[in-house]
Amino acid sequence: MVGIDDVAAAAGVSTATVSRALRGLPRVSPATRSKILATANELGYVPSSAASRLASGKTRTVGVLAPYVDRWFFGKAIAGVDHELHGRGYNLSLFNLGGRSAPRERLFSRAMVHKQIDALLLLCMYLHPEEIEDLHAIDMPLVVVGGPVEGIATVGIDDYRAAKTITEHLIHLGHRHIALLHGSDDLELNFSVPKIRVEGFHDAVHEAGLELGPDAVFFGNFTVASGVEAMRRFMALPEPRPTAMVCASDEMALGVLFEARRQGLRVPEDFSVVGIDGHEIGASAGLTTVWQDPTAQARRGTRMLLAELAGEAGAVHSEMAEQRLIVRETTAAPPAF
Amino acid sequence: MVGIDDVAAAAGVSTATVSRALRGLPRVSPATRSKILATANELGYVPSSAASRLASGKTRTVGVLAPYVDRWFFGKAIAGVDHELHGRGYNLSLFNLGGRSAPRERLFSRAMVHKQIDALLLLCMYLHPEEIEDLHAIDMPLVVVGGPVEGIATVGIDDYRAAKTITEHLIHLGHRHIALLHGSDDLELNFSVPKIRVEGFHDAVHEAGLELGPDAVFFGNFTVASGVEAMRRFMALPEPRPTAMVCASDEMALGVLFEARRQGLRVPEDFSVVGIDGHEIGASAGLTTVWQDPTAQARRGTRMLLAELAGEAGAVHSEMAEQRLIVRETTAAPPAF
DNA sequence: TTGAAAGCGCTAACAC
DNA sequence: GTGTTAGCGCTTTCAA
Repeated sequence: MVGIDDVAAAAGVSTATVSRALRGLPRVSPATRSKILATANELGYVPSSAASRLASGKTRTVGVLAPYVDRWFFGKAIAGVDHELHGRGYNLSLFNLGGRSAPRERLFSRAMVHKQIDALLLLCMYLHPEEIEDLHAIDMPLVVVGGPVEGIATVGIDDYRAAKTITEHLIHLGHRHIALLHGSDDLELNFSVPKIRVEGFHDAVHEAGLELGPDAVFFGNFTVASGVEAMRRFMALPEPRPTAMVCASDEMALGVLFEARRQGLRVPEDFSVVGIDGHEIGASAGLTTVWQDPTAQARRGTRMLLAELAGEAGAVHSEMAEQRLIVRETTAAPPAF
Repeated sequence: MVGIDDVAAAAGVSTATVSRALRGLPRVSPATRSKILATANELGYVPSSAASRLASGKTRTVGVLAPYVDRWFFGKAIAGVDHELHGRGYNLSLFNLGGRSAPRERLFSRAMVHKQIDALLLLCMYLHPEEIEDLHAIDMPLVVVGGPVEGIATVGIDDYRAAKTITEHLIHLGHRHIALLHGSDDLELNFSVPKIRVEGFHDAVHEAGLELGPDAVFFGNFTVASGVEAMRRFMALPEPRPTAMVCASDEMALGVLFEARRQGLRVPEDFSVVGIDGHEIGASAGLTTVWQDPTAQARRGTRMLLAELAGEAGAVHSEMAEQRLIVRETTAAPPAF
């Protein structure tokens, strides 16, 4: 295995010079630099990351903690992180918490995360109070993407406004009796996001002077299947039923849409459905939604982390992400309107 | 920062003994071991991975190369790798190739992959001939999940049989004029998978003594949107049109399904659609498909890698994964039947 | 069963 | 602009 001193010897310089030259540091003459580059290339030299980590104390790796990797928001976000990292020579170390909060270890203080990464990007998830404590204790740049965590810099949309916007869209269309399908609190995927979205929904309804029957609230777990399930329960309701449903995610909305049509409801003529997210499949299915871009959010968060690592103190800070109402084909005025 | 010799000093033993004790190696008396464990814990000792990597030459990290991370198959697979890795103390280093083949560097020989990982898991993707060469050159356990790569151990379904099975299902229902939507070859996502699936389709059609008009073949890029697009082109065909369509992925099939219904076709009464994959959204939409489990495939591949690293020579080998026809609600006999 | 000591292959002062 | 040198914090012979 060719090491740095092989290169040094071959180029007739010292290892220190090789190190500087290869890392693009100043204080190397152009001539020596190009010579070193050439011989390094010729010898097929690849620096040992282990050695440079040990010597420099930097890992050039950022950790990504996610509750799921095979769900829309998280997949999109991870793609964004990766995009920013690679190309700048940083590595991405992925830690999947597996969603369920109970059996997971206290990762933040464990060897896995600790000492293996220079910075940490957390994807929106439920956190135990003691985990949040651990989080505050780790001494490295840290940002969360997707939802607010107490006292930690966050990049994400305004969930309250998203829910309110989409609900108001329905109200403007003339709906007076609107159902809600939200992510259950006891499901550990999220934390405050579901709750905040529910508040936006409630406020929109109340500000319009409408009432919300307790039979109009359904629970799901953000999956399509849970949307289907919720719609089955909805159809079991005695008439007159709500004429529209607000879903806390596009995936659930899709399930609702499928099941509604399966049961013979015409959407949007008989029944309107909306989601939140901007899922591609929702787009193709014609789902009205509030769009957001998890990839862009993750890229923003990653760039903050990198800037902080580059010495730019205060680079990491909370920032609101873009969102947009997209009206498509699953919303219309209610039937009797 | 507490290091190994702090622990050694506190426990009254040598660093060598601490090292052995903490890694569970033999030749440490139970008494010393438990004492060391206790003091290490007490001191909050966390070994420096950089140092142990350098000293041992092992990174305890496996690399995952994927063309996309935000697509169904890949997200599921990455989740599977993660599941096997963490808990055994291994890390997962993710490399996203970004799908497009042209502008990507020759990663395999680059510093990123090289010397940073102990083993490599490749997710089904298109590879340039020279990349395959690089692959053969790297000296570490290697497995690909999702599709055959020349001369490399692979875990995945029999794509030929999947396509043939799903096509025969349609033929048995009475369809005589079947369209195909397959992943384009010039789209760099895949490599042989699209082609193999096409062959299975063709063979099923020909063995049934049916013909395949050239107007019956559509191209997509595995996305839902491309399914929608293909269906628009299909509807522009003069009648009589094919009575069913085989799609090379569930996502495309979903797009086809949405657009078919949008255009007023009744599915399955007027038109049948099938996919391949077992996507959850397809399940909720009632899509007939050939199911596969990317997570299980990735777990299998990861376990092989780990076994090989544990010294079990020959642990890495090609293996066929499970698949199953799932008939749901998008297939029926053709209209005039 | 345990300890001493020599690296692993770089980086970072500091001197020249 | 370049070289010398002392670590970085472990693992791993080899002795004891």
